Amino acid sequence: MKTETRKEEIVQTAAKLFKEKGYSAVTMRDLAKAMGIKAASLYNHINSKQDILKDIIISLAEEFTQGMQLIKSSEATSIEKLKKIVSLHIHITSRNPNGMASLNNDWMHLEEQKHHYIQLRHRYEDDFRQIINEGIKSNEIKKSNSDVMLFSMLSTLRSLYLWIPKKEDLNTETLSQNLSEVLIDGINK
Amino acid sequence: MKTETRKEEIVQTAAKLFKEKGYSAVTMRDLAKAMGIKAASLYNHINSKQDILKDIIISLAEEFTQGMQLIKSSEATSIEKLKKIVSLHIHITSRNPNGMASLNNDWMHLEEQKHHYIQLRHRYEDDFRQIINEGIKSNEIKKSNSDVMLFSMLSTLRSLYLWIPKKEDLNTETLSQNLSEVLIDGINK
DNA sequence: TTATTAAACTAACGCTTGTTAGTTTATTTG
DNA sequence: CAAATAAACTAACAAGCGTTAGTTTAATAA
Repeated sequence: MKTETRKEEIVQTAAKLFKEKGYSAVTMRDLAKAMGIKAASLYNHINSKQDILKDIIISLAEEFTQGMQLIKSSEATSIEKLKKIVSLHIHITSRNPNGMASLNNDWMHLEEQKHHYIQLRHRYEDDFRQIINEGIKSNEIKKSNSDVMLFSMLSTLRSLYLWIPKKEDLNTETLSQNLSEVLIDGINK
Repeated sequence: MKTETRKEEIVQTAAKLFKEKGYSAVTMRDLAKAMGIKAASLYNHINSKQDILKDIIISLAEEFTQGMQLIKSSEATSIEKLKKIVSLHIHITSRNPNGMASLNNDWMHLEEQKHHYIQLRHRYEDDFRQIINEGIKSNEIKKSNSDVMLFSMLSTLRSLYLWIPKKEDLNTETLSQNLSEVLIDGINK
């Protein structure tokens, strides 16, 4: 029986290298060296370089989709839903920041799954936007440009993969509260 | 006498391709095809692929450095300085969004200039942080986590290159006001 | 007209890429 | 012990990479 853990080691190591230099700049020989083996040996565990990227990205994309479904269908005010989105990003990212780098920066190198990924991302953004618009309708959120709000929140949440690993001893609950406060209430006194 | 404009066409075309696929995934043959010539012909105008990347990134990095110096030395409140930083990012990015993609995503593929770039970026972040901290001291800005504030603002500003080209008919002054409002006052009513 | 020059071309180079085939080694299972 | 299996290895491949050398073409300057 194949030990699935060796493959996962390879995928995790690949994610780390992809974060540092991007998918295209990482060679199978780089990856092999990082694993302490020869490049050809990698193929006892994985099908192709492409397949590694797919493994990294698609599972994360589906985690976000699933999380968003739960938030959408929850009984909560719009502001509470936004806080849950912040928390979702922080929890997924802190578990796998390297993979999040690929999700953000290397999705265009997907092949068969690229269309699927783009679809999931668009649906996610649409759900996010709708929550903001509902908040505007219900007078919870300012009636200014909702596209700017969506853009600003998403940009920040998508950059978490760069920031979370630098603050190792940071409690994710505290971060979630701090970040929600800044994103929702601003910085002005 | 060499016409400098042909080289600039190549650099601009390269920036566009680098934005779409990243520096490493763009070959000189891709770039040549986009210019309607053969790969070897590119070398009548440029020294190397590396050199194109350097041209794109370093000039932009120095624009930011220069802009930050002006803001630092200006007579303005901390909040006003932050608004000027927002405006700086929007103006530089709207002039050259493709180049900003390389600045954000391909800087690690610089060679001799990588250290210089990293230095400029650190100084920029330090100046940014100091403006926030001064605002906290002078009671203009909330006394919550200033690292979170810096991270959130910078993440949003660094993502502008993805967003500005999608909103072509957008007035940069209006955008600057809207974005400053969201970043500084939040979205909460 | 002749000389100069900008900007394209063809052909090729040495190197690196992802990947395959076939083999060896060491551990686990019947 | 024998058989099976996981996981490494060596060697090699065809294709693609950035880049160079030398040449041709067409427009401009003397």
